[in-house]
Amino acid sequence: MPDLREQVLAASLELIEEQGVAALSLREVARRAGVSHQAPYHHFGSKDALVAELVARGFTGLSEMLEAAESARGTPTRRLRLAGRAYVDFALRHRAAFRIMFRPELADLSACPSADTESTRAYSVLVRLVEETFGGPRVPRRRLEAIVTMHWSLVHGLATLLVDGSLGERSDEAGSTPDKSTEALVEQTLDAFSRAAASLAP
Amino acid sequence: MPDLREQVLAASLELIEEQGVAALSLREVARRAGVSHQAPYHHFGSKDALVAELVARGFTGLSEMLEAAESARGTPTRRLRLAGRAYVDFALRHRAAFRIMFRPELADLSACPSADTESTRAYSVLVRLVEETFGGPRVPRRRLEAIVTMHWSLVHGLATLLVDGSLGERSDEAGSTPDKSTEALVEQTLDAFSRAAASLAP
DNA sequence: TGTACATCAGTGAACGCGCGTTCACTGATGTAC
DNA sequence: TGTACATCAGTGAACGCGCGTTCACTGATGTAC
Repeated sequence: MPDLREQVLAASLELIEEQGVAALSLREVARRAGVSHQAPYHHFGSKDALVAELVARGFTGLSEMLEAAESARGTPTRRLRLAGRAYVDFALRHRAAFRIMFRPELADLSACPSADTESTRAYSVLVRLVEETFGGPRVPRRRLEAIVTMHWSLVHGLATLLVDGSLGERSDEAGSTPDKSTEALVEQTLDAFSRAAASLAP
Repeated sequence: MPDLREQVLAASLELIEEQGVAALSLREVARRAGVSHQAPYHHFGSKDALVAELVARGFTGLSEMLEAAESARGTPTRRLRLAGRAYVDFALRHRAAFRIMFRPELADLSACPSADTESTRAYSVLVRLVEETFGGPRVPRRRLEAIVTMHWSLVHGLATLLVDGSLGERSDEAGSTPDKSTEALVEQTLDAFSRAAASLAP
């Protein structure tokens, strides 16, 4: 049984995807990995430690997608738009991770410093892109903060509503590509927002 | 013990607020109401039925706040802005309800039709306000849909990030008023968004 | 006004279940000499 | 090359716990006659 650690992590995400966060249990995860229920303890000291690792890895993945958008070619406006799209895509492609990443009450993350640093890393991309797009010598810090929060709220809300199935159809297949109509709604919503936000440029 | 039904509902919200959705249990709720753990079953057939009632009441409360904003004085733009503020206020003042309202995997709501009708009622307010503000003879339906989704995503994202403690400080007191800096951040973010969205008017 | 009866809202015991975690053990693998 | 030993990653049994739900019962309240 090589790589039981990875198998346990993968099985955890599958389980969350299929049955929700509440259904995540070390015993079920061990069962899915075909291993005794004690075996995962050789890789994770506790259930909290497992969740913390999933959260940290989630933020690493999100950061990477955002940084890829940041370093794409094009104007700051275009790259900010790409980053927004990346945020929503991350949520749709990694539903399970997204579901646990913003739920501090779910597990004690204090033993996992990388969860903190990786979420800061993701947030920093957004801050840099907003500063690049909307910043300037006469733009007060408070205004930039509001614009950052506006962008984060928009993509986070869109992602959350999609993942929770409140908007459009819910795609239950793990890792599946969003369907055509979801795709179109996301694209049109980000279009409208991108055009609207452009009016705030200095 | 008059009104045990109401006491059980109130205790459920308190419990969710203090310890999160996962901690909600009929037994603990009965304990808090000072009653045997079987007593709640005379008012709710199952745990799912209790959650469904909380969700339905939550959407009723949200609908009322949104309708109040809709029928306020002022331009459509102003009333849409008030409705957005009402959405975020609802989430901050009724954190527990907000936490369970958009989680279909949490309980089977199919036995509670009012959960459905009340959430549609809330959504309809948003649709009407967006049509009033951004609609027109030459505005295609798809564009309006995107603008509706944009507004919903913005306020839902802002509310979610605040309630989950990702933005600013988390206020743990049940039903407490948001603190000053949260208040300011919300106001400035909605300002920026409202101004940005205005550029989409026909 | 009295009586028989149904209903309602509670109590307390009991059920079976899955969970996180601990413990003692095992066999394979690596390493010091 | 062989041997003794430590470490690692598993197994399987067991613990105590809180949970949702069911059952049999109880006493108060309302109601038909």
